Parts: sequence; structure tokens; C-alpha cells
Amino acid sequence: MLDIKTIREREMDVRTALQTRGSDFDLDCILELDMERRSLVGEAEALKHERNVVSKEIGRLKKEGEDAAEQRDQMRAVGERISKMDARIREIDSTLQGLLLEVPNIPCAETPVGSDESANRLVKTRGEPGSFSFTPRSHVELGEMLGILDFERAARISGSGFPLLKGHGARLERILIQFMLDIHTMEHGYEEVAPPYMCNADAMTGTGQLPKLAEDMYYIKSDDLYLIPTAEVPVTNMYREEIIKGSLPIRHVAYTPCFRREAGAAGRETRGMIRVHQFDKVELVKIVEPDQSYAELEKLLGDAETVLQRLELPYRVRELCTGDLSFAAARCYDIELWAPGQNDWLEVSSCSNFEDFQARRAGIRYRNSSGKTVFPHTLNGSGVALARLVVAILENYQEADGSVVIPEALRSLMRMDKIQPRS
RNA sequence: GGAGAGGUGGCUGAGUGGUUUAAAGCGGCGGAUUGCUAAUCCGUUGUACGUCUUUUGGGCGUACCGGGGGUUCGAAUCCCCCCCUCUCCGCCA
Repeated sequence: MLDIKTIREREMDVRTALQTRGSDFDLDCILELDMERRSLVGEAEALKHERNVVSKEIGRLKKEGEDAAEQRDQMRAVGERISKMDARIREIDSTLQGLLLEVPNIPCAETPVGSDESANRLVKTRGEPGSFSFTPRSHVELGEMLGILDFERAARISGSGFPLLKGHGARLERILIQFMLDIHTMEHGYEEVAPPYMCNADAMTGTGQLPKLAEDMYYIKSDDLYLIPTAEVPVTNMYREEIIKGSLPIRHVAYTPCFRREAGAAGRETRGMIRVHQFDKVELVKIVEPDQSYAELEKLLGDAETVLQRLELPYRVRELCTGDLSFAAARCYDIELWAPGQNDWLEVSSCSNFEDFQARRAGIRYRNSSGKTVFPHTLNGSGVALARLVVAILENYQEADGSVVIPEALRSLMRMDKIQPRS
């Protein structure tokens, strides 16, 4: 959420930001309501002041046994005016709040300007896509040959778009979770968190999933809870409506399943594990001092990259342009793994700096060195998403007979070197 | 799910309609005293919005005692709804 003062005082900057994002949001409505609100608030508060003074006077008169009927009648009239004005102010507040929650964040100055994906900036490419003496298979085919993926049975249980891993596939997924958690906790200084997988509407609003993305989430009506689309939601909201004690930065890593309805995605990448309604993810979340946030974003990106380097997987990093940036982000890097079976790059991480956008929505504050309570900056990024990581491992490490070599870094944890096709 | 007890500032904890502008204590910060520490004494203390003055900043006002409504000239206090915590019972991996 943007500060109403920012919108008021830097109107042109905000308008430009909305334009580069391709948003047609109408700021005029907000500005007009804000002006009406401030004038009403001033008027109502003057009346309240009068009422407070006279009420005290009434108390004094009654104590001295004098008559205060006249003052009381006057204040009754004043009270009626006040409650009418307060009702209008409440109405404006609620409309204004609703509108403010729909204004996207302002991209940072370095974010490349562009209307869509084609304007994203290639930051780096690491690792060599392997060359194959055979036509590389898709993970769907490999999964079947190895007996580790079973989409047919998953559909029987839950419908299309759900993963079912078996045997060495299930084991690989579990080992990867541990592998990544260990790197981030023991080498990168993150504290591990195991959060709830369901969140209330306030939490979803705090990080920016609500109100815009309601249709993308699973909602449990009987309990008014949402299944989390990412651990970002519960972990960031640990500090909602709180003035954080102790020093920043806070760094958390959390493994959770993620649930996404992927509404409107039917027909796209429906086969396999690339776009599913449920996937596992190891997520990194940081809460930092504002002047550190961009340095912390680079470190966050590096922390996620470490995982892919250890696994010796080819990847690239792209910086999203203004038009491709997610609602709450000011700057964002996507990490994409090469998947030879798809002949395409797969997004496995988005590392974003939200500046104070989420902190303001969620009411997360801290005391800076001069003792003032201010909004910290929040960041997060996957470190990394599992379903697609498994896809990339299977497809990059496959051999001609359909067997898959276990990446060196995982062999001791997996207690095997290679997954063999079922005979 | 049932019954009961609670929710007041950073913390403990008073306060059942107007001397409360939320007592007191602890903690924090600043100062005094002091070989050092401790103790003692004095001062100070939160958040948001509005407004004025804008030199850091400050002045004035309003609201905030779990959240939201209501009664009243006036609500931490009375009424209604909701949320959360604790204890006991039930159920349960």
C-alpha cells in the first residue's frame, strides 16, 4: 500500500509509475476523497473539542448544584452533527482504504521500463545447457519410466493438476527440502520457520494477495481461511501489527506446500509438474532497514542461486520490467532453470524487494537507531520452488536409457547415485 | 464442542459515569550525586490522524484501555455483537 501522503504530494510520480506498469487505476477518485475527508475531519474535531470542553463544564455545574440544561441541549445538537459527520468520514475511510489497497507499488528507479515480458532484462546466464546424443525426454515420460511420478492416480484422487510422487521421486523431493533448508540455515544465516498453511484474510491482505488475487486462492468457507499460495504470507505476517523489538535484519526460511488455483490457466502446461495446484517450496523472507534493502535483495538472489550452483544446473536470471512486475514488488529478479525436455526455461524463484509496501499494509514497524517507529522493507524469494526443480533435475541429468543420475551434492543424502528405470 | 475466568501503556497492576489529562510500581531515556559499581534523588516516557509553525524540531487539536456498534451533555467504566488467551471437561493424531 502506498502512503496517502505520497499520493497527495508526489502525484505525478505515482501517475507515471501506474502508467509504466500498464495500470489504468484512477487516482482522481482517491485524491478527491482524501480532500473531502481532511476537511470533514478538521470540522468534526473542532466540534469534538467544543463538546469535551462544555461536557466538563456540565460536570462542574452539576457538582455545584447549578442548572446545566441549556448546555446539555446545545451539546446534544452538537453530538448529532458530530455523529453525522463521523458516519460520512467512516464511509469515506472505508472506500478510500479499499481503493488504496488496489494501487500497485511504485517500481524502483532501476527497474527497466516496458509493457511485457519481452522488455525483461537478462542479468546473467550460469552453467552450460548439456548436449545430448539423444532426444531428451520430458519429465513426464521419465517419471513414468522410473516409476516415480503418477499423474493418473493423482487425478483419480484430486483431479487434474496435482502431483503424486512415489519411491525415489518422493525421496528426492524430501531430500531436496532438507538440502536447501540446511544451506540457508547453516550457511546463509536464516532462521527456520514452520508456519501455518492456512491464513486469514488480514494476513492475505497484508502481503498483497487480497483483494486482487482472491480468485487464485483456495478458500475454506466454513472457517474463513485461505490455503497459502506461498510461505511469504504466513512468514511475513508473523510480524503484522507489531513494532518489532530487537535488531534488523530478520531472515527466515520456511518450507511449506503452496496451493494455487491457477484460475484461467487451463490448457497451459497442463501436463506434468510445471504448473500444478499444489507444490512444495522453500521460501526466504527478510525484514530489513530501508537503506539496506537493495543490498539485501542482491544477497537474497545469491542465496537462491547457491542452491542451483550446488546442484550444477544451468540457469539464468532476468530482471522483470515495470509491466511484468507483480503487484506488490518494487524490483524483482526471476531465476529460471533450463529444462531440456521442455526446451524452455522454468521459473523457480522470484526474488523481490517490496520496500515498505507490505510493511505499511501489514502494520509491521520497528524502531530505528534514533528511536523513531518506521516501516521496514520486506523482501522474499524462493530458495527454490520444488516441483520445477525436480523437473529440471530429471531432465538435465537423464541418460539415453531413461535413468537419471543424482546430482553429486545430493548423493550422500539420497544414499544413491542414480535412479534406474523399472524393468 | 461444553463450562468458567480473563484481555488496561514496553511490563506488572489500580480504576464500576465527570478532580483520570489512565494512579502506582518496574523498565527505558536524560540529568544530579558519586574513586568504580550499586544505591539514592530529580525530570521524562506510546501510536495514528488533522492542523499550524517549519532549522533539528516543536505547538495545538482529535482519537486510541482486545475489535466493532450503541446509550449519554460526557464511557476504560453501562448495553449488544465478535475475536483472542487461560483453566477444567469432552473428542482426538
